Amino acid sequence: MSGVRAQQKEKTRRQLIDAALSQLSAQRSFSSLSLREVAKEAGLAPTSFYRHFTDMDELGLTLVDEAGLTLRQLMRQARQRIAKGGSVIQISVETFMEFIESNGNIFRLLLRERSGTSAAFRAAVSREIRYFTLELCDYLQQANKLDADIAYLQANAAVTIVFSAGSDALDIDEKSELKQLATSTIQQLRFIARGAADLSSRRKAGKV
Amino acid sequence: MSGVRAQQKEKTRRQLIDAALSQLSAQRSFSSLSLREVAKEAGLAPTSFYRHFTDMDELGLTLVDEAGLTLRQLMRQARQRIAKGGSVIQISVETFMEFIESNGNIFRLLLRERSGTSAAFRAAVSREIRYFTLELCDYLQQANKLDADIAYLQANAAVTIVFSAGSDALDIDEKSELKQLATSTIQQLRFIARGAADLSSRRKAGKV
DNA sequence: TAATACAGTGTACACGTGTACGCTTATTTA
DNA sequence: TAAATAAGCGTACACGTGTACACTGTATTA
Repeated sequence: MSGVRAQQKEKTRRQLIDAALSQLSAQRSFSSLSLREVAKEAGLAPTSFYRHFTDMDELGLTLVDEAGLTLRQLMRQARQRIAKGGSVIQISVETFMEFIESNGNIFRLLLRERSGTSAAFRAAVSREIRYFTLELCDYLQQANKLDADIAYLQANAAVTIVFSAGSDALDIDEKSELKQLATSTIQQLRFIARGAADLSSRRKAGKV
Repeated sequence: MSGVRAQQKEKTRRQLIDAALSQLSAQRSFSSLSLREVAKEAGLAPTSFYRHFTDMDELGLTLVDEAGLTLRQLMRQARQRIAKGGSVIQISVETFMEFIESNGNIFRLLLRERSGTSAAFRAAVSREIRYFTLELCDYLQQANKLDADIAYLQANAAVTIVFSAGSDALDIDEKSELKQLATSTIQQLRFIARGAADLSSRRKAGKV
């Protein structure tokens, strides 16, 4: 019952996943990857692929799950930093930018499949982003004492802005430009925060 | 010099462009289109394609240009409506949503190629979006008397939010959900506008 | 009118694709 | 220990791809 076999199987499954991830790049999208290429990179015969996934799509959805996991790690990391003090918005953006820098291909995967041709992929990505947004929403709600609906609008807008900035960051290598992008993003997030706080206070004053 | 020949050539060129556009859908991205498919749809032999474009990429870039044109038409349409009075933000969002409804595939093209694998495509799309943003920036600057930098931040954030909403709209058919999406988007744009106006007034009061 | 340019055709090729099928080999089960 | 199970392999096939090449027929030019 030790499961030498199951263990080996899990290992080659990982090899397939890693092979796929390693082939992703600015020039290579998941949908352009072929089953044969991935199998080859993993050191497997093409037909062995089927022992682990029925489809490239199934592999792809697994990758999206991985990406969601990484995204949640990011959240945790940001929260740790925030707990140590400092501007919430600034630290969040900095953390996100670092994430992009070291996980560019995973982030690209999310960006691309979000508007891709597979409904299943789109749903999976939007689910991951929704989790991400909801966590932020919770945070805003209790940290800033906002109503649920306002907090959600702010969280949703903030995530949109940050993801868009991340997307732009992928096409920049100049350090100073990245710095500039971060600064602009921070300012935009402040706009949103201000607007949300403003609506909240007007609502509490009974004007809305 | 009438150019019967040149005229005919232009016509089949258009047929190729239209053929490509007509094959785009939620399930079909430009990059998944083959030269042969497009030629066939246009009623041409595969090899005749080369008389008009060196590449599928060249066709694709032409499509992006078309999309940019459509986008600018949208702008003009929105401005006309705004001139007739009403909430600027609301009218803009409504106009944009109508655009999505009748130009879904063109909008999808922009969304997809923005994060696609071709640097040329990404550059072309980001150029079109930049034009769009700059027009809005000009408008905000003179309508709201904002400084150039603040106006640009607002325009950029607004375009990001609206495009993201458009992307979400593509996966919704329920009428009431679309309405809800539009309402949320409008509120988010108001957040941004408020934040920008706020920074502007604080700056003018000499506090920043 | 004769020569030229050129849009469009059809054939042909090499290549990469997904996957069906039967086999081997080592672990697991009985 | 014998039988069953299952991961991984190799072969083979049909299919769609981009594009090279030689061609035809007609508008344009000289």
